[in-house]
Amino acid sequence: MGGFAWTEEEDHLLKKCIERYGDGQWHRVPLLAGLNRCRKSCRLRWLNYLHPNIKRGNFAEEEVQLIIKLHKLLGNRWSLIAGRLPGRTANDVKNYWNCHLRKKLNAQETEEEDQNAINVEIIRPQPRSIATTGSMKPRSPDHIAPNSQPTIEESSMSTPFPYVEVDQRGKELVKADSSLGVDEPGKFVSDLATDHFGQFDEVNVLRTDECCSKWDWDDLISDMDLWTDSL
DNA sequence: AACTTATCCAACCGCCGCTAC
DNA sequence: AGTAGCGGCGGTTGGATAAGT
Repeated sequence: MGGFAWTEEEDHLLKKCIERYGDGQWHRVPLLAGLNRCRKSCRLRWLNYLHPNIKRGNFAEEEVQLIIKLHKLLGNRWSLIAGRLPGRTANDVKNYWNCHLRKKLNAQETEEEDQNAINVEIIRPQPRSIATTGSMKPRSPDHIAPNSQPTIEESSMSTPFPYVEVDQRGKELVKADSSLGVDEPGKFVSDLATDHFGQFDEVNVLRTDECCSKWDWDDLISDMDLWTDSL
């Protein structure tokens, strides 16, 4: 660690300060609490450690599955992912991903790549036929290498997230892709987390950006809207 | 028991977007 | 329009601890 660990007394001072003044004005917290810490340290300590709604302990299987799915949808947007996991912080999710899931998934991908390499070998076209036909047909999904660049057709998808597309009514759908592990391709993105946790009780929900506001898929949807509007 | 290596996770850093002036 | 201040985010670091030799 670059700095120094928080003492019990510092935690107590910070807690008292937040309880008294709220957590809105982090630039004032060090002064109000009498702490020799910067605003960012205070905020982080509160959000990641002292907040009463923080859930401790191991991640449940359904939480892990949801993290994997959301990471495929959103990438490294930990705060968004954590916002969908009640009681978990962005730091928790990020650490869990880096320690547990990245290696696991990398191993899986390597295995799949090896398998794909074998498949590519089997279906590799004869050079002579390519030279003579010259026609460019859309690639079959089965034949796309994992890290290949998308064709123009593929790259014109309507969202920044490779596994999300938008239907005619503007609703976000999970694309048909077995690697995502979604049972029902075409399912609305907003239904994904509900499958795991149902509707949350507001009291038990922690969002990392506001700490205690309600769990809400609208944030995710509006993020996607912003992206689609910009096209 | 002593040492080395791997893993976990709290904390920091730098950057970005937003807002007020 | 430019800029300073702030909150927030993701990437990274490094100390503590567990596991292995």
